[in-house]
Amino acid sequence: MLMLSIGTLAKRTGTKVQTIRYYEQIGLMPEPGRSEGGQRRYGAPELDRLAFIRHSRQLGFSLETIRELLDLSDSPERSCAQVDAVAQKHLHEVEARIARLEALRVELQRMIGECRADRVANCRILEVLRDHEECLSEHDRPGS
Amino acid sequence: MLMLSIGTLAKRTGTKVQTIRYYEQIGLMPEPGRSEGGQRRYGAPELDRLAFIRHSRQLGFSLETIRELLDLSDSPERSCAQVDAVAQKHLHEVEARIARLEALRVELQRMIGECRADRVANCRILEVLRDHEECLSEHDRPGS
DNA sequence: TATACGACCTACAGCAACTGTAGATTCAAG
DNA sequence: CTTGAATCTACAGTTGCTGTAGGTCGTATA
Repeated sequence: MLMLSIGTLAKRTGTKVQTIRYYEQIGLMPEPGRSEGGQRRYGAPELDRLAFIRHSRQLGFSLETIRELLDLSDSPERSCAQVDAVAQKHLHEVEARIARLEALRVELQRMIGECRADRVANCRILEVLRDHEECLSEHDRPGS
Repeated sequence: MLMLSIGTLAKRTGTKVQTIRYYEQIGLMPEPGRSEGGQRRYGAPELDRLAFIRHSRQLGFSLETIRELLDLSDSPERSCAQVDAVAQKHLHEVEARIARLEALRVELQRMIGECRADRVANCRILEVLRDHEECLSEHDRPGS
């Protein structure tokens, strides 16, 4: 049966070694078996689990949400409505983030487009930044 | 002349009190004068500076970038090309973020749209998360 | 078989940009 | 003068890692 060192597991999943240890520390990955000398040794289930985690991260799910998803996938008899709800919620968050960033983009473009000055003293960009009233839209924090 | 307590300044700028102290700690806001009893007292220049900072934050600039911008705005004779470049760079970053999130949104929608199962055991969403090959697009980390 | 060197180990600090807490002091209104 | 809200300092916690220091292990080669 296959037994991987942490470095090999890292390479296979595109993860950093420290990140794997971090996932173990927060209980997202199980404590693996060890070699004689005390080094971590992983099998296929751990490989799958880590792949799941990494892929979910790439899709923007938080570690907490991934924990939920992993729990859900451990009870195959359950309705998948909950999984659906989690994914839907995340989609809505992504859409909200896009909307905020779009508003931001528009504001930045306007600000930049207006500046025809050459000296800092007359720079429209700095004026806009100084004075919120110059903004057409109310923007809240981008929140990433 | 106007003299504001930290709480009043906070209210005027939509900032939390602790955030103002934090900005002082990292040198983004100057050390203000103090009352007899040692409480911070702010005048108009500090109000302006904080408003600039907050507004820039709302537009998504990092504190480091805001520091730059504040330095630039202190030398009014200088060319505003640098200010322009900073803003342009930020705009490009925002655009890149939007693009990444858009790709994410598409992938999430596809994943959700495909799931017609009722049991977790057959849930397409979980299958997609398990297997990267199911993804149409290569996505890198959303990076917010 | 000895040894070198990369991979691994633990433990902890640091990043961004705040936010929250505890316990003590000060300010302002009544 | 009292009371209660606001302020003070100092520090811990958030998210999701990443990097470092100082030591140990594993294995390929001579």
